[in-house]
Amino acid sequence: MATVTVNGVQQENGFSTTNSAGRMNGLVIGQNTIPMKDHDAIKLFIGQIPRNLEEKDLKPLFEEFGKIYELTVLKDRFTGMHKGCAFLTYCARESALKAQSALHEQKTLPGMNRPIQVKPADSEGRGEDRKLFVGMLGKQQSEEDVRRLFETFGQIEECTVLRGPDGASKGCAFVKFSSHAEAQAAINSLHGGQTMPCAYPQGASSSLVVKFADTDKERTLRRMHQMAGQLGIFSPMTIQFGAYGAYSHAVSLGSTGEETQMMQQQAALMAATQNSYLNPMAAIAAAQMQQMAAFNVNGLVAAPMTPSSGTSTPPGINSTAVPSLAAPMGVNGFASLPPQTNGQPTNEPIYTNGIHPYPAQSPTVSDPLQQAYAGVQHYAAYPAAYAPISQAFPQQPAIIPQQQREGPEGCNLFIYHLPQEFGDAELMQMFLPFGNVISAKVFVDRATNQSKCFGFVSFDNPSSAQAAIQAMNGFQIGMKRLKVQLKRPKDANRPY
DNA sequence: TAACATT
Repeated sequence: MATVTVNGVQQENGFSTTNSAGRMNGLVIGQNTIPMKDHDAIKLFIGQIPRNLEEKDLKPLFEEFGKIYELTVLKDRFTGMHKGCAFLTYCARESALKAQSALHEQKTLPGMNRPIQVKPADSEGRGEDRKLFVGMLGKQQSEEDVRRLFETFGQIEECTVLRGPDGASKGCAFVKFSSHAEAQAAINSLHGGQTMPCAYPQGASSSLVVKFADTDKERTLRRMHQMAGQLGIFSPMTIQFGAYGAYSHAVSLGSTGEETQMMQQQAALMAATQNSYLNPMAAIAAAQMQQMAAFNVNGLVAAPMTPSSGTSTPPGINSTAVPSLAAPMGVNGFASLPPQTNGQPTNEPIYTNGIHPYPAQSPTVSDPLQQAYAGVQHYAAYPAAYAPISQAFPQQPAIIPQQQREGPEGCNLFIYHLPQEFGDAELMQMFLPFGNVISAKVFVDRATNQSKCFGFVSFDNPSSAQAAIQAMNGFQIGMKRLKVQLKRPKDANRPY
């Protein structure tokens, strides 16, 4: 009697199961075969497929390697647009492995300029503790070169050199081993070592970076570090960020690589990506990384609210989990912010890229990191919840009078050099930490509907406005620095 | 580079 797993539940049953190599791949009941997959089946990510190919067109290509359990072309959640990639699960694990070795990077489908990608989806292979980030490679080192460099340490499941749109190497790669131990061995032997001599014919060389690839969580956290570091508003954090800045080159390299990979095609990470855009702090950090071209404002407002970690405070709920931040916020939105109140340097310039010039100091605060994250998410979650979707969340407290435009004198800011992608909601999110935002308005070209890259933010009190100027003027986003000034009073520049 | 509550 066969034991069959259906929906994760092991069952004894009397039905026969088809098999080719002693493996089950279908449950036969009468004339019908209910597709079954191996319990160790691998979900494959298929990339670089032409957007005109649907499931039915792709099926023949992949059926060659075995019975398909599930094949799904990824579509944009809102537009339904084909994303050029798919998930494929064979009934048999073996088929997936065969398809991967036969197809991955082996052929280029019509109309594509890169070879097809066939590899385990990122959702597979639990735990990223066997995936390595490799930095400081030579630009001309290929996947094959990297593979050769790492293959002595174990079985390589995946090896990808990160490339720009033009196909040029970014000088870094991901290498996934079949086990943590193998990955660790590679780190031990290769990290800090010299790159292959051929990479630097002139004798120049630089030491190889080999580290575990960041997990999604780490990526998100790092964005928050950068964001908060730039804001310079979480005073206990300034110290911590100094230490973090020491992470330096290897980390920023890693970040770039992962961002790139994500934007390119890692559909399995799309959910995480969209989360980061749901979270304005992460979104702004993402802007910092010059990924704003992909900013999806529709996604921001229309997607279901999904906190990027379990610690966020639900919108509109006064958090007691973060008293140090939540309590003062009721006063002017950010009591710890105003200058000259906390003994910290107040005029320090805003440093970009999360690298703070102050040396690392002993982190004496009990756990400022967690507090600040909680705080960040508190601010972050709130504004994302209303904006144009107040209809979608009718239970939201209607705090935002959309009509009310201008605050009292000294409360209105003019903001220039906004990222093109920023709308009212993002502008609001960016300034909410400094107080009660009465209105946030990005100016839009009426012909093109494009942002004019400037806007206004009004607070209900002048000190919030001053705090915002202090923190946000000069704040770098992408290649630009925000200009944040008091709006000119209406009667300014009038001769009399 | 310019740019300050619009149609």
